[in-house]
Amino acid sequence: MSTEKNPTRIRILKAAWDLLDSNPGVAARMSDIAKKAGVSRQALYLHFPNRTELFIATTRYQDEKFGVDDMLAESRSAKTGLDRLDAFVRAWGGYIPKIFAVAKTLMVMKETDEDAAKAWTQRMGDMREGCAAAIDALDRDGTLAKGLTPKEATDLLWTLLSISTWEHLTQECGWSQESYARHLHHLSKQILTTS
Amino acid sequence: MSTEKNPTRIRILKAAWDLLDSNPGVAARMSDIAKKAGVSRQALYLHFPNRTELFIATTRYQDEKFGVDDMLAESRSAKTGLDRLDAFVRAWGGYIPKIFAVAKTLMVMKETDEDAAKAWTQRMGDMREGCAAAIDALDRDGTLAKGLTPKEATDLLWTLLSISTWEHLTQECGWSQESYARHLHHLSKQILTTS
DNA sequence: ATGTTGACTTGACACAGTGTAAATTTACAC
DNA sequence: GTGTAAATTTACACTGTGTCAAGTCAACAT
Repeated sequence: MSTEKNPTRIRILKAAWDLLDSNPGVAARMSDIAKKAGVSRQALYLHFPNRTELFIATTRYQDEKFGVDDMLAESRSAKTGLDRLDAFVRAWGGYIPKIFAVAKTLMVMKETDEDAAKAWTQRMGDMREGCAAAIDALDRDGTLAKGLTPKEATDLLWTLLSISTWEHLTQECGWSQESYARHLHHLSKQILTTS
Repeated sequence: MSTEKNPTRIRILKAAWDLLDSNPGVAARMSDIAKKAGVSRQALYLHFPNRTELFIATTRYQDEKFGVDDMLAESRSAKTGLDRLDAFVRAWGGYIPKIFAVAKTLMVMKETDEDAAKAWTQRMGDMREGCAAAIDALDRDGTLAKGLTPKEATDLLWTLLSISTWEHLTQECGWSQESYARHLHHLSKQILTTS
């Protein structure tokens, strides 16, 4: 599960991470990454089969470094559906800015690359499970908004918490992360719960 | 303003439109478009300076064919803020599916292409004005939701009506257009108005 | 000391796809 | 017929990915 301690491989991953972070969405070239990692371009192909897989590995490396699993585990421990929704929105909403640049790269690549699409779909599928679990908890408590089926509510939450939505609000509209978090907290309650 | 009646140019635009529609987001190659238009690849460069400009011209061609302006004019004639919001949400929400494939192409290209980014920003800026106008009308009526400044409300409406949101709900979640329209109508009222 | 192994480098090349350029053809107007 | 505009053909430069073969170099075992 955890990344082996292969120093060169990790230098490459860090270089990719850095480059993507400094220029979100504009997929860096293999030669750029190689230069940044202080290694020949060809060395990249000793560690990763191709460019796409390198970027996919970079997202996995991030998840590992940041400890997504632990982060999301917290929201699972919440008692009531309402608490669980709050915790999940806070956790995921706070995670997006950390991974945005690299995730965005994959998001753009998925349109033209089969493997990138698969990795992306899987990643978003995982996130969706968190949404579904929160909605189920609300449903069990009887605090799910009246006009919505659980599936619809999950879809709405999933959309609300999508990386695109975060990007739109913070990058296009200029909202601060704090402002984004506050509004999403309020919106998710308003839209998805009865209270 | 209107496209000159240059038959070859129009054949090319139609070919691009067709190809993009049949494979959204995956930008067709110049040679594909040329073949579809029944013209040599080089002929494309007689009519458009480059690939990006060809796609930009295609979106303009669509707007012209569909008559966006007329469509949006309708929502401007609404009396109350509430009517105006409804009309705008219905009009734009119904327009997205028509232009989705081509718009998506530009949306993907904007990440790596300066000109595409400019065209996209302008297009979204126009749409934002419609949002702002509806919110202003609500504000004047005193029916704007209490916790929101007009700027925040405009940002939220803009995000709610974004092409990404439409894509997420209809393409990823599998919602029908009708379902999308119904929910967005409801959501926009719930989030942005007092009633 | 010698040989082996693994990781990395160097340099070359095939392949796609965009964009440019020049020479040539086609068709139509007068 | 001549001129002109639009399109074609052919060729090429350029960028970036991915492959390949040969060579270097250090660590390590014997």
